[in-house]
Amino acid sequence: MAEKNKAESSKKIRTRFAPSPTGWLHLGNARTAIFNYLFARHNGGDLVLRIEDTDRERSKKEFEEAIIEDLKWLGIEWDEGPDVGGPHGPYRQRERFDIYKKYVDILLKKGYAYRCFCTPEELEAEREKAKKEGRPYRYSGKCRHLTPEQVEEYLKEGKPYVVRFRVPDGRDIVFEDLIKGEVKFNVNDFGDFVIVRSDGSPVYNFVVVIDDALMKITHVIRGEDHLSNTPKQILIYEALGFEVPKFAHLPIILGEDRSKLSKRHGAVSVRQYRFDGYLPEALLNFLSLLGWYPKDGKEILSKEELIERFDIEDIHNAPAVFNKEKLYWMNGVYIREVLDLDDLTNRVINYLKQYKEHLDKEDQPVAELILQKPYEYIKEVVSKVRDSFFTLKEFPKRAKPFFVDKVELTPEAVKHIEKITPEVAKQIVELYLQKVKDMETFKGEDFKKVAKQVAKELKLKPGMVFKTLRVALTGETQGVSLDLLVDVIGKEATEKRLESFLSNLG
RNA sequence: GCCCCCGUCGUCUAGCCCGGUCCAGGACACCGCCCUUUCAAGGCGGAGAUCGCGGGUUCAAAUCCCGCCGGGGGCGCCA
Repeated sequence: MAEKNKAESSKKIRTRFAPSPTGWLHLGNARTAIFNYLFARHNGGDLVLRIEDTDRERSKKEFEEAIIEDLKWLGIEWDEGPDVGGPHGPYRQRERFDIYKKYVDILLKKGYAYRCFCTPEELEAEREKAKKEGRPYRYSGKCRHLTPEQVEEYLKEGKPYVVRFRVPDGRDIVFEDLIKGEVKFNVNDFGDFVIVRSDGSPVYNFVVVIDDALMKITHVIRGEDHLSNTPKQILIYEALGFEVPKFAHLPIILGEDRSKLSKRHGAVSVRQYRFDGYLPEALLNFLSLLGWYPKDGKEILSKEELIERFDIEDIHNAPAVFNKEKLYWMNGVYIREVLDLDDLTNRVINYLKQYKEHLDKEDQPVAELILQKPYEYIKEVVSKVRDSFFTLKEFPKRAKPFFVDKVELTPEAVKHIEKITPEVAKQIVELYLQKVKDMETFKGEDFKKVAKQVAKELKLKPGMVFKTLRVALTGETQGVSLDLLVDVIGKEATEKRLESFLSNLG
């Protein structure tokens, strides 16, 4: 026994993430992938990526590629998979059909499975009947006891059939879930289930076992929606003499209305968050904290820190509501505190290049102008405004005055001018312009000084002067500190903007 | 309907296994004040959870036991 324990504990930990390529990577699946990754890395184990494309109808190659790209973008690395290969491949289920067939034959031969010739209509009738009688539906087992001769005959007739697993009667299946604790099912709750469809393709519940066993997966970490599949799978493991892995079922992610997070709740794909200007580090960090919490309570964690702290035992077992507000905040933390300036600048530039079409309409021309500027200039602007944007997508909005010389007034700005009257606005701006022109140099630190002088000479409130200058310089009534702005755009551009404001005033 | 899982501030959660230090701690959001040329950021402070409910056990329960209620997931020739 002691020896066995030793052997077990020294066995390399292997986890897997097995998405089906039927859509973009969903946030819930991304989190599952993250937990598999963190668990494997924390324990010095391997992560396997496997594509579950047995659903011919819905699986698409382009989704497989998109999922792989999004996983990489998030920073998840796997040791074996369809793109990198490995000793237990192939890693696409459609390429493994021969393997599955072999195991179906074994089950058939040993009597753990049998051919079922019931038609969909017959099954439908069974289902209806069960419903009417108010009992849960289970396959009747009609074809369980077909004689070999009958089977032979049906086969000869070319009658279509499925293969069903012969579920033993009345047994309790008990297993220790790493998150849920002891979970018990009785096999009577489900009937003989299908493992091969009538078109010859194997079904998920079956192939997942074959693959996990052959790929030497030691820990199956997946969504809680798979919990009730587990007993069926354990039956197959046992029938085939495979070692049963450890299971960990993650609580699902809920939308704001406390139902399973789905398209109805808005953006639910990793890709969508990329489009919206989220940083992979922030998304990874945030998703990790959905249902798991580090012992030291530190929330802003790099990938390395997550790996170091991750412990599957600490996963909270209640479902978690996806709180986009907090993700948004966290993305802001990464933008203003975590990333270094060059890194951030490059991300802004790349985002603008790659996802221009996802910007708001009015920001697109701004993005063009930004991209025309030299790197150093953009970097300087980023350093000035990084405190005020939360997603890369918002950068053009915040940085617009640094790039757009042609100032257009917003409705609020127009309102402000009307309120103080155009005459007063003209007075302020003219005097300010005059003073700037008289100066040899005009730097950010001078901005305030001059504005105060203008206020004093005109006997106006400083606030009014500042606001008016803001309107003249940016067309807006709020935004970056003006001293930072003029410092970056320089004396000449400042004068030009003031002049054009005046000429527009008429 | 049946099976399974879950239930601490609006949300994410700490604490629960090993009852007392918890009239329950942190984070987001919210409110107020400060900083300030505005917005934001930042600093400080505040409000917000009778620990789903009801019974036990105990000197003592968020923590242990039972029942109930509520929420969610699964019951396919989808994964």
